[in-house]
Amino acid sequence: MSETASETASTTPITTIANLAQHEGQSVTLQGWLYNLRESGKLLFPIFRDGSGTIQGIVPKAAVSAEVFERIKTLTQESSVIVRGKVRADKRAPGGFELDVEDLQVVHRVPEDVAYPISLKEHGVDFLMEHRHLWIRTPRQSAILRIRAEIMRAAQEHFDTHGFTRTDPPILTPAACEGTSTLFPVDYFGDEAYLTQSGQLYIESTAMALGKVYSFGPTFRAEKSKTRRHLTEFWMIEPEIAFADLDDLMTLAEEFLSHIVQRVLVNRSAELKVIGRDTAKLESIRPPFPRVTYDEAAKMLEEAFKQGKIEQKFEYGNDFGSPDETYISSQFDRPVMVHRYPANIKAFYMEPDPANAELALCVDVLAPEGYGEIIGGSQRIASYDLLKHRIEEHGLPLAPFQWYLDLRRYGSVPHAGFGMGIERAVAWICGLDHVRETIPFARTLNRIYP
RNA sequence: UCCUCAGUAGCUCAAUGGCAGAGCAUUCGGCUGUUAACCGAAGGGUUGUAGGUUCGAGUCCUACCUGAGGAGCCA
Repeated sequence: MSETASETASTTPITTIANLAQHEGQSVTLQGWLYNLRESGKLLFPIFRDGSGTIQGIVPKAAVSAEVFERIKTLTQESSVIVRGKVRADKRAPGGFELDVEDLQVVHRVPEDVAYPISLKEHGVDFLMEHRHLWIRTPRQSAILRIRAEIMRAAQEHFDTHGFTRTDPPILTPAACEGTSTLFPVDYFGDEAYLTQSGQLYIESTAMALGKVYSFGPTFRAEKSKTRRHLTEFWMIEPEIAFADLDDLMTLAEEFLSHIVQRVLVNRSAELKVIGRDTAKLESIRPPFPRVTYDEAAKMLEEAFKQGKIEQKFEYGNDFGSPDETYISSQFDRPVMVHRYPANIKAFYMEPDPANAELALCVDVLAPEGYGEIIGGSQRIASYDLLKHRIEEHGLPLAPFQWYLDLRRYGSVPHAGFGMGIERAVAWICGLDHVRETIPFARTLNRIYP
């Protein structure tokens, strides 16, 4: 390379908007898109985004060639560009820096007749979901997706550093895991198969092989739920531990959730700021979490109803409804662990409480601020005879569960595990009012496009 | 499955049963510090669909379609 050519290259390193602070006073090259363009006479203010952030450029007419000025002046929203400019600290800039534009190449110019549909003004939910593939370009949606990634990373990190081995169960399964949820059927070479609704039964077997395991992947529920808390396809992370009881599980859950929240606070503070999250409410998420029994929670609800704080009377023995969960969680500043529900409203595989066989050794973790259940878990039945009895009691066929029963036939041990729905955790940590914004492409009852 | 609400310009929304409008977006013009910039102008409509009531329906009635969020169920 000749000296003059290399000089140009070395003085304009390609960098990202997030790293501009390291290049103050320097000319740099950015690769990105035009987020917005304002102009004031012979001054242009193009705002660029590159996935790492946004920065406002400034282009006085006298500073660049007439050709470049015209090129920028006629730029359209979301056109892709390569821009060279000098980084300058400026108190007026939201990010602290501005870019004195020196040159700009258009990679692809969005034509006027197909103008970018998502303007910077307000839009409705339906329109935005119809354009989800473009909506994710906005600062707010990008920030949420980065926090989601951090939550997933921190969740795996917690298990990886505590002796767990990731073992992912199959997504195609021959039969219902729990016999409760509605499953998506799939044609499996002429046989009927289903998309998994939980990998739990499978990781109980990998836990018997590897001791402490977790799975992390998508799960599917064909229920016709139309609420802000439901997706038909969602991601779940599930630990399962051999030689563990319900107390071990609750300790794991509070340490796990606290680790995730603290990681997000440290590593994604900029994104939390972008979405306007009140971080004070996250700072307090540290062990120990309050633990209340189902009975205690039921008494809280009874009292709340008497005082007119909830509309619906709670019937002892039923599962908590959404308003009940909201009320219970509103009484605490961190997630609350409700344990020992009546066995007959819970899944067939849950171990009965030795102190009261009517109760199951299970726990639901209810997130604060009305976000409801984000974790559900239990100690699993260790006895072969009891498990077989429960399968029959629930009217389930024995044949598909032979392998599951084998785990109690060959060296059965007390074991426990839980599942956390990633999207609900993201919605809570981000303070969102709907889970559809927590995943790149939400699958809901009425939407499978884009 | 049930309950409630909504559907008018590309988008967000107005319009007492009486001429279908505004802001944004797009195009054109103006402005040297704008922060969803601002100012001026232009183009842009089978008011979700099908019926009905009425002199007259975006508006009232019936059915349907689509979407939303709540119940149930769940993470």
